[in-house]
Amino acid sequence: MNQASRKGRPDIRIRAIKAWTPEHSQESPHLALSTTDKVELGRLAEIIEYKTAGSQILSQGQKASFLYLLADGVVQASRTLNSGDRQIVGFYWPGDLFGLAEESIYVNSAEALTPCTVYRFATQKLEAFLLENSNVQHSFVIKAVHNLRSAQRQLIIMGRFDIPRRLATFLLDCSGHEHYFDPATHTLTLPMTRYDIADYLGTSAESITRALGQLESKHLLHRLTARTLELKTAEIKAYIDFE
Amino acid sequence: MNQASRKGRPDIRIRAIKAWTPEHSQESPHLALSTTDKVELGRLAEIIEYKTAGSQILSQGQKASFLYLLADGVVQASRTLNSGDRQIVGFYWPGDLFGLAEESIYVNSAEALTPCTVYRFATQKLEAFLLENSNVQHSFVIKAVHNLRSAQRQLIIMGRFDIPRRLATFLLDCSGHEHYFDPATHTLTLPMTRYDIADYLGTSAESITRALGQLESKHLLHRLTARTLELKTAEIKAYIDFE
DNA sequence: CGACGAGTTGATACTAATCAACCCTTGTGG
DNA sequence: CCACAAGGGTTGATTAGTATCAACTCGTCG
Repeated sequence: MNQASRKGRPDIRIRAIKAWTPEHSQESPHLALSTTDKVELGRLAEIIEYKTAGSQILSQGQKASFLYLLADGVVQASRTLNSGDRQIVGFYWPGDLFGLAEESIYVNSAEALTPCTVYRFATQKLEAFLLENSNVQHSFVIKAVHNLRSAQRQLIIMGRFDIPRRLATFLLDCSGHEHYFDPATHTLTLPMTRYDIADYLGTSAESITRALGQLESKHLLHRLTARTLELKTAEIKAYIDFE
Repeated sequence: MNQASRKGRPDIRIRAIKAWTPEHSQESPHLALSTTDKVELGRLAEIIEYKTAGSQILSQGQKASFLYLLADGVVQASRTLNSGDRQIVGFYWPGDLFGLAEESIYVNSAEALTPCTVYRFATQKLEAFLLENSNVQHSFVIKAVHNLRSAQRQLIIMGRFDIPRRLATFLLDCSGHEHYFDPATHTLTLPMTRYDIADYLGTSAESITRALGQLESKHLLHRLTARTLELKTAEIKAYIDFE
């Protein structure tokens, strides 16, 4: 299932689309880090594997001593409120950074949805390294801005879309990640539960089920099992009609 | 009204709370830039004044050649969808950066809500400068991460709060900005319309009015005029009960 | 095989969107 | 200086979408 970490160190890749530079290439959205930068970054990091789905990687309110780079697997970041409500603020895929803090305290919790491999950077050492390595720091700026754009996009979706369209958008997002979507069969394998999706889209698990039903009755997708969906991506895009 | 720009150059200040460094001071949340850094940054920038409220500063879809630092005034960033719906993704106050792009195209529009003074940076020159000035680039990382946290916080609010609580949170946020909130009289002067607030909170202007009515009937605030509110900040905080 | 969590379905209640009408303020031109 | 227009703000009536609660099924794992 996970060839990257089967043996040796997985590659250090940071997934992001640039803000201020046009990318005319069709390539995958990974930032170009030089080999030496990768090696030096790798020396700063520990590799940690979370063998089982459901592992808690970090918790909101804890002292934030590390920043995490996901090498393999899927992670969700969530915040639990006084009321007990939980809001999932994002799902992280290989090449994503997580472990956001405010004044050295984690603001969210992070949980492995699948077995995961991560690079863990001590923030102190990392900050010092970035100050000495402008081009690597530049990659981190790009990544942060990329995440900011994603969050703003999600704000639009939460503010203006009904539940079926939120779900459709979410499924398309998931279909962008190779390990979980097979373009040949158009099959998406969801690593998260209905409750997770609901807590991400600001709704309830029941509404997710019903929204799936609505999309299915419009022939935009077909439920093979609860967690595997056959998507008609082009039709879904037309249905969403973003922008 | 605007003493900073009445004469000479307004100060370059970037407003942000750090992520991985504890700030034990009680000071205002402005990043520490050295005087020489400020001077050199200032040389990169043009100062532009938008004399009238409602000025369009930039538009989504345009070529993004500049990044903006707000020196004085209030700006809103919004995205208009195919459907004609508008989502405001953020309000910017002095010390904020705006002009977010993706592959050199602005993703949002930005409009002055009051007369404004901005620093305008050519992105090419700025990027080159940041690569040569690690500590300034570091400030930009911190600012980007700060904005990311704000967006995630807004996601939680949109996902889990009903309209009155969204509004209460928004009013508290506004009260954090000195030019528009007088702590002595607890009076907030709103620079934006009900429609703007509604498009920010993912609702309608009518619902904003009704939510104001609900908060007023709970004695959390008092409407002096449509745009000036007397806030009971402590009670509002208790009402919101965030986290 | 039993148990538990995930997923689904149905009935009901409620929040907020929508549409319409109206008031109030502001600014402009006769 | 006043009249009128235009946009912002408010209120009411109706409707639509979705939250909530309850019951039940399905799938998986010990």
